[in-house]
Amino acid sequence: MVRDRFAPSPTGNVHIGSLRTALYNYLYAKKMGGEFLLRLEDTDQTRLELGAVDNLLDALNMTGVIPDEGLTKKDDVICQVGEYGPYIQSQRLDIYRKYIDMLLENGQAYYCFCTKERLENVRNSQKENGETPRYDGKCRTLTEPEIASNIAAGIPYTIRLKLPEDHVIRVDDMVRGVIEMNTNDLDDQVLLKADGFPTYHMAVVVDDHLMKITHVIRGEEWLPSTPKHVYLYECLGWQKPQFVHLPNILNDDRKKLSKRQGDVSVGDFLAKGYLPEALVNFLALLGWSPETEQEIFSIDELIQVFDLNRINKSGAVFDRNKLNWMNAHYIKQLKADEFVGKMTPFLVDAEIISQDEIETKHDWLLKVAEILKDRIEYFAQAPQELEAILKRFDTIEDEEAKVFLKEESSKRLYQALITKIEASDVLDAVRGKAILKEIQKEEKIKGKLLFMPSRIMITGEMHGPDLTLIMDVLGKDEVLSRIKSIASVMEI
RNA sequence: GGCCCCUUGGUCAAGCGGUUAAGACACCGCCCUUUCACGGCGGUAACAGGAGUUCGAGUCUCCUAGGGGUCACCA
Repeated sequence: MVRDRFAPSPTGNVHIGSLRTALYNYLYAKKMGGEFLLRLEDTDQTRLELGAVDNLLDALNMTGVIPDEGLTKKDDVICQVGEYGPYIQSQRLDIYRKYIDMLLENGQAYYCFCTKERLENVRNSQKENGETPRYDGKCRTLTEPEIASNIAAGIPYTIRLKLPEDHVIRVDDMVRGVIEMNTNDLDDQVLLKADGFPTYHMAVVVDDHLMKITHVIRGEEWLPSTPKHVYLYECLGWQKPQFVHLPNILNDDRKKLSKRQGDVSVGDFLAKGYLPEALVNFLALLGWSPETEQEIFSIDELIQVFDLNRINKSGAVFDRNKLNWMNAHYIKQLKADEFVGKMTPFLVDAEIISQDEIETKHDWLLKVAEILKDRIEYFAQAPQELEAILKRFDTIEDEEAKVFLKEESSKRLYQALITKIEASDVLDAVRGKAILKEIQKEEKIKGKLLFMPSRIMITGEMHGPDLTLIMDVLGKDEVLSRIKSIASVMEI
C-alpha cells in the first residue's frame, strides 16, 4: 500500500512550491489507491506563526488536495485522524528521544556540548581559510566520565549523528537515479537540539518510518541531506522509502522562487481571483508532463494519468503568462452565476457596487459578466475593466474618432439616436441592436459610419466590448446623457 | 570555496540511437467580428560547447562551460 505525505512547517503562508509538492503526493497516492497524509513539522519553536495551520488547511481544502490521514479540520476545528499519530511533531518528543537513546547506545550518535558561539567561530575561521564549514568533531571523542560530569553540571547539549569516515552512501532517487556521497563531505548533523526538539533530519526519518511512509516526495533542496537520512535508516535498521525529489520552481532569473518577485503564496493567487482548478492544473504541469498533448486537466483527470516516472529533472520557471492563459480558460468555462459569484467581491472591494446591492443588481451583474467573461485573466482585473466602461468621459482625444463625429451623417445619427432612445421604455441589448438597425434603414447610414460614431458618442473610444451590451449595462438614461453631452465636441 | 543536481526555441515541455526535433504559453501575420476581446488558421524560434562510442547521437560516455541547490541547535 502506497502511503505518502505532505509535511510542511507552519511558518506562514503556503508557498506555491509547497502546494505542488502536496499535489504530487496527493495525485500519486490517489493514483495508486494509497493514502496521503498531512503531518506538521513544527520542531522549530522560534519560527511558529499563529494561524499558519489554519492557513495551510484552508489552502489544501480550497485546492482539493485533501489528506486521508493526519492533520485535518472537522467542523472548523483542527484535529488529527489516523492510527499513526500524533501527526504533529511537537507532540512526539518522547518518541524521538527513544530513538536518540538507541543511537547513543549503539555509538551512532554522541553528545555535543559546544556552544553556538563556538560553532560559529569554528565556521567563520574555516571560511576564512577557504575550507568547507563543518563541525570540527570536538565532542566526538568525549569520554563517558566527561559526558556524565557535563550533564551533571547542567551544560546544555545537543546530540549529533556520528558519521563514519570515508564511507560512501548511496541514495536511490526515482527522478535522478543513484547518487553517491562520501561521508567525508558530510557533517555530523545535529539530531536533537538543546531544547529537546529533534531537527528535521531526525524527525523526518523517525516519522516516515513509524507512519509507514513508502514514498518521500519532496523538494529538490533536500537532496543534499538525503544521504544523512539514508544513513539514519541504516543505523536504525529500517527499510528506506522510495525517494522522489522534485525540481525547483524558479523565478524569471532562474533562482528558487522567492517572495522578492511578487506573489508566491497560494493565498496571494486566490486573493487575486485565480481559480483553484487553474492553479492545480498549472502546477501539475510544472515539473511533470502527461503522455498525451492534453493541457487542461481536472484534478481527477490528473489522478488518472499521473506518473512519477514522468517527472522532470530540471528546474521550471514559473511562467505567469501561461498561468494567466490557463486561468482565463477556466474563467471562460464558468457558468454566468458562478462568474458573478467570483467577480462580485472584487467589485464590492473596488466600491463599484455596495454589499447591499449584490442581490438587487444581480441581473445587472449578469450583464457585466457577459462583457467581462472574455476580457479578464483573473478576477482582480474585473474592476478596472468595468470601470473603463462605467467611467464618464469629457473629452475625445483620438483624432480619428473626432473625424468620425464630424462626418455629415453623424449629425443625423446623433439626432436619430436621441429620438429613438428617448422613445424606448428600456434600452437593453436587443433594443439597442434594433435601434441601430432602424437608423441604418431610415437614415441610410451604414458600416463604420454607423457603428463607429455611435460607439464614440457612448463610450468616447473607438474600441471596446460589444456596443449593445454596453448600452445595456449603462442603461437608457446614462446612454442618453452621454450622447447629448457629445454635442459640443461635434460642434452642433 | 567543497559537495550534489541540472542544461531541447523567450517560457513550460515531447523525445527514451535512425523524427521534416511534437505540442502549449508568449510574440508576429491572416481570417472571423462593421471595433476590441474571444475563437480559428498560419509563421518566427531550440538540442550549451568539445571530444569520443556507433553505420548512425538531442538521445550513451568523458571533459569544459554555464546555471541552480546545499553546506544551521531552519525546515
